[in-house]
Amino acid sequence: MYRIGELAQRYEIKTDTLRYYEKHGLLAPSGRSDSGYRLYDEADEVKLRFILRAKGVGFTLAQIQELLMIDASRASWACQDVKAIVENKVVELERKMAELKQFRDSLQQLADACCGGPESAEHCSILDALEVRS
Amino acid sequence: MYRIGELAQRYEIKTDTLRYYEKHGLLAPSGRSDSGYRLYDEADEVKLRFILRAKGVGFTLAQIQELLMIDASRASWACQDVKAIVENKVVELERKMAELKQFRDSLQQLADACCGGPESAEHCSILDALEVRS
DNA sequence: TTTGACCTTTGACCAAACTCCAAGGTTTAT
DNA sequence: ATAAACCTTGGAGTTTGGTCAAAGGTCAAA
Ligand SMILES: [Zn+2]
Ligand SMILES: [Zn+2]
Ligand SMILES: [Zn+2]
Ligand SMILES: [Zn+2]
Repeated sequence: MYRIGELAQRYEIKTDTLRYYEKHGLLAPSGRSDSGYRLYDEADEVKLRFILRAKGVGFTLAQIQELLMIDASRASWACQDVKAIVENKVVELERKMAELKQFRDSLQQLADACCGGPESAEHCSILDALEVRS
Repeated sequence: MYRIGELAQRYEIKTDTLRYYEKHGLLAPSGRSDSGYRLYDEADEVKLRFILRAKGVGFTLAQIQELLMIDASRASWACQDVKAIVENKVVELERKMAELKQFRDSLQQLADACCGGPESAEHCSILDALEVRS
């Protein structure tokens, strides 16, 4: 059984982060010492790794909670359910990427049209373009 | 001279948003009525369009403020300066896009490996992958 | 026994960009 | 004259994922 500081140190996170996860229902220590210290066991550590890996691939904490619930009672879920969550997340990421690409393309066009020279910006095509009537 | 509600309605934003822009130094109405109502003129409207267009291509309000300052005193800036801001933003967007792409690829791999069938998730490769030792 | 490192709790604070609320004043139409 | 629709202000709440501080309890070593 590890105390909060040890677990935090091994995973390079803050103790506050572990308390935050507990408060928000993601990871509660399986015990407490006589004096009230949190005590985490191996299973808690596995769960923490799950959380950190899921975070690493872009899931939000809310989505991770959903995955944890499924993982905790695997037998009552189907592969379909799990795959659907992941595929929804893929779609979400692709929407976001498309949006960013559009931003980038717009800006690239603006930049391409600007001479970029050292003279006065009074004729700058970028500023002009932003002022165009909508 | 338009009152806040009219301007908001014409640009499909909330009056609160205009007050927010004012409070944060982006757009102050050029006058007030005797009773204290905000009054916006044509120049204010041009500035609002600038803000909304810049927001539309992905600038944050802080960046828009910078552009507005430059626009307000174009003569004392060079095309270089303006172009640099836009190009920095392009780089920023590309970094973000690369990050999202990595998330998506990781998730796509997970999804591809999962059978997605209607049977129990006890053997689900997605859940397994998330639990793998770090 | 007295540091020092560790732990506890509660509660405040951060970014970003709004959004909503309450309590009241103004304008316009009927 | 009065209701409806508008406006004012200040302040709080939203979302996400933490981070920090204060005031105090616990534990091991010297
Ligand atoms: Zn130029
Ligand atoms: Zn230019
Ligand atoms: Zn399966
Ligand atoms: Zn599966």
